[in-house]
Amino acid sequence: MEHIQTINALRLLQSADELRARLAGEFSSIHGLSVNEFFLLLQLERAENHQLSRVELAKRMHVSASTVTRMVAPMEKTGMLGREVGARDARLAFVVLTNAGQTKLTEAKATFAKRAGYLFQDRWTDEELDTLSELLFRLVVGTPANLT
Amino acid sequence: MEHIQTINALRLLQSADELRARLAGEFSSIHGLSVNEFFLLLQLERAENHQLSRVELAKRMHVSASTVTRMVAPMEKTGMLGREVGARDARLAFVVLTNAGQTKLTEAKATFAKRAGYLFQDRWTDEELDTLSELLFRLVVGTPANLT
DNA sequence: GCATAATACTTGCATACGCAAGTGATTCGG
DNA sequence: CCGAATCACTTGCGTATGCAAGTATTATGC
Repeated sequence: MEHIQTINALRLLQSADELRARLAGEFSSIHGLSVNEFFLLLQLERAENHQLSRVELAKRMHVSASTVTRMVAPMEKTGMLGREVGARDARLAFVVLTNAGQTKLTEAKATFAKRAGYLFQDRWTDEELDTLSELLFRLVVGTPANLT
Repeated sequence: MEHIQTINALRLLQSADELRARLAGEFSSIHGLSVNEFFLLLQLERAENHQLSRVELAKRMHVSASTVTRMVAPMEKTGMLGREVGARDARLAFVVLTNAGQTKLTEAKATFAKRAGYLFQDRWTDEELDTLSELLFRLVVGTPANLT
């Protein structure tokens, strides 16, 4: 593994794996959410009118459309999400973030921020964090999934 | 999402997701491997004597022990992996990288390097790649999973 | 030394996911 | 307009995975 690009890709995947594993445990025990459910809520919060079609959600989350269908169903039952059929196109079944969902998301975001703080705490200066932010930005900019 | 640490954590997770999704398709179609199987082979290549116990593999890959058991079984059948019972402790069943497994891994590493090249190509200078490498290194250094 | 605890691994069961096929709605070509 | 193609979504089925329980082996406390 001599190529710097290969090394960077490995480090990227491994550090994300590590972070995701820690988040999974915290979200599950504290909020009863999976990491993917958290990201689904985040995408809706960022979206116009707090709603997105299922296929658009699938693209942004890098999962299949059927996974979105199955993720949304229980979250509708618990009141975090609503359903809105498209006015102009009856094929579209928008997923809508409810007030309850927004509340849940806000709580989960606090947990996320705390964990992110632990991750970078005492190992990076503010300037280095800015540099990292800029370098990572180029990896996500332009993708529809980008949340930042 | 105002905190720089939160933003960086999100970008880290999202860019890794994107990369992993692309790798999954390529590994599957070109080599018949999953991304996790690739990482399993990589861990063994890095390990002393090209072998690791199942629990050690599980820790390094952020999966459960049962997942390792079930991942290894078919890879033993296709000859990529071997099994070596511990001499001093009969509970230990080491997973060993075979020559066939090493060959497969070398092929997959070429695909990985190519994909990593696309990821960073034309968007980073050599100096920036070094900077990113150093910053990401701090996220993986000290973890038993670190492959770099 | 021997009972108990801890460890390494495996297996049963439930859940999450992707792919392919199916259904209903919209768009397109003539 | 009307049939065919396309699109959004859902559902059936197979695979992957984690958790908890079970088995075999080693370590520990007394």
